[in-house]
Amino acid sequence: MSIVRTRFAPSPTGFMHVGGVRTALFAWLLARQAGPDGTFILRIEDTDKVREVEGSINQIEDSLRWLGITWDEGIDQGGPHAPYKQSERLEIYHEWARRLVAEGRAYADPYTPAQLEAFREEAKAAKRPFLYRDHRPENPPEWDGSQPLRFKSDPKPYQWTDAVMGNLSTGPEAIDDFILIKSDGYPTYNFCHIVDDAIMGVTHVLRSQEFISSTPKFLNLYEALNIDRPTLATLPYVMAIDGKKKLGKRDGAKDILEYANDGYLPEAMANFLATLGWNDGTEQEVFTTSELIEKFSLSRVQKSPARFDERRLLWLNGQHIRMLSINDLYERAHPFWTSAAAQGSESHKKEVLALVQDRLKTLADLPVITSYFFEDPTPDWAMVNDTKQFKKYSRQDLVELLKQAKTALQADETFSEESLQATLNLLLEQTGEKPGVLFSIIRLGVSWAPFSPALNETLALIGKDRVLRRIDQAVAMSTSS
RNA sequence: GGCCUCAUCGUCUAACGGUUAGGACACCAGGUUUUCAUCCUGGCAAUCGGAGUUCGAUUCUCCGUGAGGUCACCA
Repeated sequence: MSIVRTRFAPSPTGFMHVGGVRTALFAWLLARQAGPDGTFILRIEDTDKVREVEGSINQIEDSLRWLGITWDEGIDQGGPHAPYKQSERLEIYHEWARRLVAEGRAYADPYTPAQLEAFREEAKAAKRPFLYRDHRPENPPEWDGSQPLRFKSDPKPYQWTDAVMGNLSTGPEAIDDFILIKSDGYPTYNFCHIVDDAIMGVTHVLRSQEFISSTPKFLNLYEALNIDRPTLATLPYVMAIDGKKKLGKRDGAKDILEYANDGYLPEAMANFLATLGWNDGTEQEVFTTSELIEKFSLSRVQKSPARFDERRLLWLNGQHIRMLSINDLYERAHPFWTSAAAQGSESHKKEVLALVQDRLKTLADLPVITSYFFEDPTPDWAMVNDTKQFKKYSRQDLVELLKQAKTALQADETFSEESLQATLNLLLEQTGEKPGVLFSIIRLGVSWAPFSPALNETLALIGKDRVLRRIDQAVAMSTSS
């Protein structure tokens, strides 16, 4: 297998949202797929000091770690091409820039911002695209670092192959003299990412759609620098579910770590993001992360943008929760228990988890679906009023049923799942009620939860003493609300 | 405005030029002798429009239309 070196190169301008994370995921999958021949690099592109947001780097790292995206070279552990933070590599960019100047392929920009603005206005008024090279100075001043350094481009048509988009082409009008080094001494993305990718031996560059129109400029620069270009792969946007725009922070995109707090599993998120714009050609929908690594391929990535549908994510999360072992589920459930539940014993918590695992869609559902196993709920007869099975029943009828149930349950000596099943069935015959009514009132009277596992299992786990006590409480409270 | 890209159910998507256009989410209806956000069964629902090539276009070509991107001392 050939060497694969991919990188994720975010700008520390805030939290990570799903679009950015997906780009990282695809690049990571590609590297991991190559096994020992694959390397994934985390590089920080902090060349815009104005937009930089304090703490972003930590947040980016936390987000990647949460998803299980590990990097082999990067800002914290270093690597053969350290440093991996662009603000610490300025000397390198200047060296490469000086080389271009010496070769006559870069020059100082003599115009003031106001002059540039005038050129732009002029182009706009004439309904023409703005091209700086239309104003390329005849005799540019010597570059002393106080002025922006521009690339002297060589405009011509290009045709190239993108691993996702296929054959792409543009005319010479797509090429312009862009800025290599800003007047503050920092390089632009357009310049430094190319230098770094070359130095770091990056073989596949994955990035999202907005860069497709600047690709010809990059191709022109690769030629000027005389470096081989890597495989280019353009990923389609992730769009907001209701919008026509790409998902961005301004459009309400959520911090990826919010999903962790909301009880989503990282492997479900990885599954969701991977299948947002990629599929393996079969009808498989649920993938483990190792299956993703094995099956991912750029050639099956979609060309058109996909919408971020949280309902599908929710469904996938439920699927992945069910795939967890009880021990694994137990480990991940820690932050989500109610305080009463947190004090319960490990074995009891695991019994509860075993009972509710199939019904969990997120770990954040844990409190509402399990609290009554750990502490007595407060009876809330309003819930009874809202249950449609009870439409034709008076409060008194229902209280009577609860009393009969208590008598029957009291007589159940073993109180196991099996014996309770028998007890409940017998009670059904004795009362002549429909299961929908009898079991619902018992269930509510004991749990006061909107939903719960099978009744016999639930009662057995709560235990006889507590079940009887709760029925008494339910009856006692029946007149007060 | 120039240039570039994209276009199958509401959503994510499948379909060597030949299929009743398949699957999944969501939704709806039944079922699982309790609720249910689990599970099972079933249902609803799509090839943007027009030409052309072909015996035959979702698929290839062209022209429209629509959507998005880009034209920064942002990435």
